[in-house]
Formats: sequence, C-alpha cells, structure tokens
Amino acid sequence: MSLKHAILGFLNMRPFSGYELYKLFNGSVNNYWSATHTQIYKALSELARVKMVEIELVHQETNPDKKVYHLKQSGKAELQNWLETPLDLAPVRDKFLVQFSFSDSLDDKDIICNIESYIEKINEKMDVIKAGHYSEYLKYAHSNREKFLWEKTLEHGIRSYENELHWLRDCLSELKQLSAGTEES
Amino acid sequence: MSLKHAILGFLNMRPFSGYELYKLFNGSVNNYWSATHTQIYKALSELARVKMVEIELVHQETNPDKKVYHLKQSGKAELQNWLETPLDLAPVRDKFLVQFSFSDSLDDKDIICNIESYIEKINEKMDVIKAGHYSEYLKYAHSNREKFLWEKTLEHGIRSYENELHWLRDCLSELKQLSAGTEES
DNA sequence: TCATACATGTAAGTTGTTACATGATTGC
DNA sequence: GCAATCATGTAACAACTTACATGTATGA
Repeated sequence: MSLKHAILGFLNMRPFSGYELYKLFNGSVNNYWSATHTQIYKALSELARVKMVEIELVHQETNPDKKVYHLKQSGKAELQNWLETPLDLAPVRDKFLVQFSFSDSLDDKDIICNIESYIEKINEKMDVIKAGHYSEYLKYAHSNREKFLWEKTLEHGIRSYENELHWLRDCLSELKQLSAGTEES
Repeated sequence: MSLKHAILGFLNMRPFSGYELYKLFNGSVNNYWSATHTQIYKALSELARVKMVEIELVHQETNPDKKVYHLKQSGKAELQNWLETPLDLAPVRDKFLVQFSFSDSLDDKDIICNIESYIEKINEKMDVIKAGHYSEYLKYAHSNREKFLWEKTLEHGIRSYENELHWLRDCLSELKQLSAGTEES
C-alpha cells in the first residue's frame, strides 16, 4: 500500500501527528498523493499495530491532545526496502476521457461546456500550485539532492497539468472548426 | 461509478458480451480505463439487476455459451445524463512520485535504476500503442465527430506518456550532472 | 503436450469514499 | 453567533485486486 509507504517516508524526516499528515496529503503533497483523514488514521493504527511506528501522546493546553508518531527501525527498513523496488506502471483510470470519448451523443455546445468546465478546474488547481504554498517546504530539504527531488516532483505536477491544458485547448479549437464546417446556416 | 458508465457507453454502440468488454478494457481502451474481468462481470450483473441492460443468452457450438448484453432505455437515459454532467478533477495518486520524492535515502545508482526501469516500461507501453492495435477500432466510428473524439483520446495517451518521458529524461540527466558535481575522485 | 483463447464466475481481502460523531478555541 | 481550525475516530459502503475454480477447442 503506497499510503503506508508515503507515511513512513514523512516519518523518516521527522515525527508527525495524524492531523499534520492529513494536512500534507490535502495540501502540498496532494498533487502526487492524496488521502482523507479516515484513511490516514487507519493506516497509522495499522503501522502502530505492526510496530513500524511508535505513538507519543502529547498533551496540549489550548488545543486537543494529539498523538505524535515516530518511525521505528522496522518501519525504516520497510521504507528503505520499498524505495529500492522498481515500480510497475499504474493502471490508468481517467473518467474525463471515458466521458469525452462517448460524447458523440451530446450537442457540440455540451461537449464544449464539459471541456471548458474541466479547463477551469485545472486552472484553479494551477493557481494554487503557482501561489507557492506547494513549494514552501523546499527549504526543509536536508541535501541538495533532496531539494532537487522535491523540486522535480513539483515540476512534474505543473508539467502534467500544462500538458493536459494544451490537449484540452486543442480539442476545443478543433471541435469548433469541425462544427463550423458541418454547420448548415 | 465510471466503470458502469463506460460499459453503458460501449453497449450504446452495439451489444457486447462480458468477455468482449474485458478484452476492450485490457486492450484498446486500457490507456484511459482499465478493469479486470472480475469487476466487469460484477458490474454487468448489477446493471442487469437494476434493468439498465438486458441479457441475451447465445449458444455457441465450438465455444462456450455466452451472455450478450443489450442496452435498455433506462441505461441509455442514465448514460446520457452522466455524459451531460461536468466532472471534477480526479484525486492524484502517483506511487512513482511518492517513491521518487523520498529517494534521497538511496544511492544515485539506485535512483537512476528506478527511473530507467520506469522509462523502459513506458517505452514498452508506447510501442504497443504505436503498433496500431489501439487505433483499429477508429473505422467503426459513426460520424466524423465521433472519430475525432476517439482520435483525440488516443492522442491524449500518447501525449501524456511522451510528457512523462521528457520529465523522466530531464530528471536523469540533471541527476547525473548533480552527482558528477558532488563526486570526490 | 502445453499454452492460449474462449467464457463466466465466487470469495476474500485491500483500498478509498462518505457520512456520522465529538468538543474546545479562535477570529470575524 | 457562526464558521474555521485543531484533533481523533467509527461505520457503512463502493471500488479494486488476487487467488481460486471450471471446461472446451485450437494451434504450435
């Protein structure tokens, strides 16, 4: 399970509480892995059960108490082992493309509307990424190489969304050409 | 569930058996949606249960008997309704990037090995796509616009993989530079 | 003879989503 | 007063994976 390995990866940097991890997976990391709090708390209990992490109970005055998770030897070993394993290509599941490819039963205007709505959503996402909240953590890198890896990961997100936008805009303009050509006025 | 909508989309073209759909989702369509036979047979039973599709039992002499699924009115309506609904961005879950971003605890040679292995797998996938098996079905399009949508969907896959390859190759060459610069000989 | 294609399924497990549940503090 | 942040969880469900299960026909 990659969520568990992602958690081990973060705990390898420093201890985190479940809530902090939840904010990571819904903030700066969510352009390559996302998870709900439900999933994270469950994964953490499981990691504690198999003794890959240790729980430190931290009492807080103003805020609710929290559980801070520390990586243990066996967790570090599991992480290291996973990092050394070449991964297979993930199966692709792109709802948008399923919809797009069956859209011949829609009017031009409805296809265009779906595409434009999707472009809009990607633009919003890009704005968030480019606002820089995703790159603030770069300063916590322990080495030049680590910083390089993090920068590249960020760049991957930007490049993928830009690639997607190019394709979407091409689709739009070609569709408009097509429909102008077929039109009977 | 998108698998059900994808199935409805195919049955809207012509009737299919479960096995034929399984071959689609593991062949020409698997660059935008993939599914196992287990999932497909279950989804089909469910669609039959709610009467969106109808089962025709077809006896065959040499091959095992098969069930051919036909789209019914309510299935067509459900499909149409879904096609008109703008979709949200799917949450991203990219194992490779999780691994990549935590790889500072590996040697250069191991990071490079992971990247090269991934490049290799994408190249193999690209070879399959470019061999043309994915584009044979284009001739079954009912209209120019449908053909356009299918071609664009195919192109999306190719463009995404090419984009991925560019990023991976950039990572490789920059990593090699970095390690040459830090090297003590 | 051995693998592959045809054809359909069950069972058990993992992963991910959505809704429900609680309760203090801080800022508008 | 109301929403948001902090902080952790349970329960039910939906989606996906992997292994098991069966049996014929065809071609290398």
